[in-house]
Amino acid sequence: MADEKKPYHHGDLRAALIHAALELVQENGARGLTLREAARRAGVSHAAPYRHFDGKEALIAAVAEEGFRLMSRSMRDEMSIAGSDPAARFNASGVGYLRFAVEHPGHFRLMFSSDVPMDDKYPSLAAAGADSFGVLVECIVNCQQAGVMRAGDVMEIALLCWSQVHGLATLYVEGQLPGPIGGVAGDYRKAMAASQFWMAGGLMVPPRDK
Amino acid sequence: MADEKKPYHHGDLRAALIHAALELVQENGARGLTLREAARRAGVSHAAPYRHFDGKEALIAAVAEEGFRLMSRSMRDEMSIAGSDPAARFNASGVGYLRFAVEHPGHFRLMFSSDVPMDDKYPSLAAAGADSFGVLVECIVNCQQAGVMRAGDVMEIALLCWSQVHGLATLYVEGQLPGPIGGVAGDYRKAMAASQFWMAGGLMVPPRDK
DNA sequence: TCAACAATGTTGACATTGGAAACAATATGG
DNA sequence: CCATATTGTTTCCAATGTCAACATTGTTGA
Repeated sequence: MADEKKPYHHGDLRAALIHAALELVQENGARGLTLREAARRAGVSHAAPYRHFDGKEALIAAVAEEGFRLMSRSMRDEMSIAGSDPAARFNASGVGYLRFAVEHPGHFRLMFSSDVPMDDKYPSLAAAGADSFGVLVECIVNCQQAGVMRAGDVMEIALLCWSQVHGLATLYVEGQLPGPIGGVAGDYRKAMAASQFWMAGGLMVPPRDK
Repeated sequence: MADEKKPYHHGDLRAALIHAALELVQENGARGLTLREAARRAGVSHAAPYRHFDGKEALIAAVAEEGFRLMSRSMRDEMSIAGSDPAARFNASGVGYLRFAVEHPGHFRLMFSSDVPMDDKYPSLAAAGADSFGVLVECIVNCQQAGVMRAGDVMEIALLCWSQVHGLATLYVEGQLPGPIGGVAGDYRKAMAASQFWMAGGLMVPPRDK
């Protein structure tokens, strides 16, 4: 029963549009995101968004950028909790990634939905993405310097780790946890631990030294 | 200088539409795929596609399904070349995955663009996807039975391997080979070898037994 | 053979969308 | 208190997905 008046000016339309965009993505996937529907939900006319975003692409870019910032924060938060041990922090960055995906599925789905423009047209988006990737790189470098991770090209290792965790996160968000995975994946911390255990130990059985 | 007549019936419009769809995806990404433009390129009117597909979603599903079949074939081809050694075949499946991505970037991009409907509405698409995944699962089971891969939940291992290779493949297709990765990634067989080496050996340095 | 009939294409319409232009209401600073 | 920039609104347009009605062609059985 608050004010039912509609002031001509919205107040914070930009944030409202991002919020609406996220709702739409969660409801109907990336395809469900529509400028006009977002405007409708924000209670403004269909052309109002153009005062805050250059177009649909720009709105998507803004949402994705916010997503990357949240993700970086989530990763760093878990790392803080983990303390100062490099290996523990490395693991925690993965946990943060998964936690972000679970807690912000709308962001996550949009961020990696081929609609997000990774042009040079959105440098702040690119920067936010690079920062997220940088958190992982930082963890890896620290592990290598501490001697707990084998040497090797940092970018290559980072890519493989990212893929690893991203695969898990996608499973969570899409909710397709096939059979046996569902069990361990019920708790993403456990899943991350299993994944890390696997990464740590290696997949193949070492050839038996005669 | 062949026949320039336009027979009322196209001959194989279905295939022509899929071909056009792939062109559009390669040119302008998944967003560039338009039913009307595909029809235009196939030389038919804008509503003709509806005689072969229930709608845009169905066309996308058909392209994706074809993609999964090609991917499965590519994986199995490499496995055949690799011979009968389980570990070699496991590695070859990854090479086949990468080769498919490199040789069919349009298919690859569409297959994993959030536009492909993974509903129950397209059972043959789901089956094709499951078959691709099954090739990997088969490789893993064989490795485990041969004792060259550690025991563990097959689906979980398969997911992690898939993520691994998929991350590499995405890099190839998107062409964003950042810095040092570009070197090794120029040849996807080498990249795959590096990845497998990493998977085999494990990432972390084992704790030194005092 | 040839007249139904099924397959395949075409035309024309409609609602929705992204976008641009012109106009209206509000805030804000001199 | 008024000039001006912000922010929204209305109105328009082209492109798209989709549907219904109609046209053309291939096929098939009496």
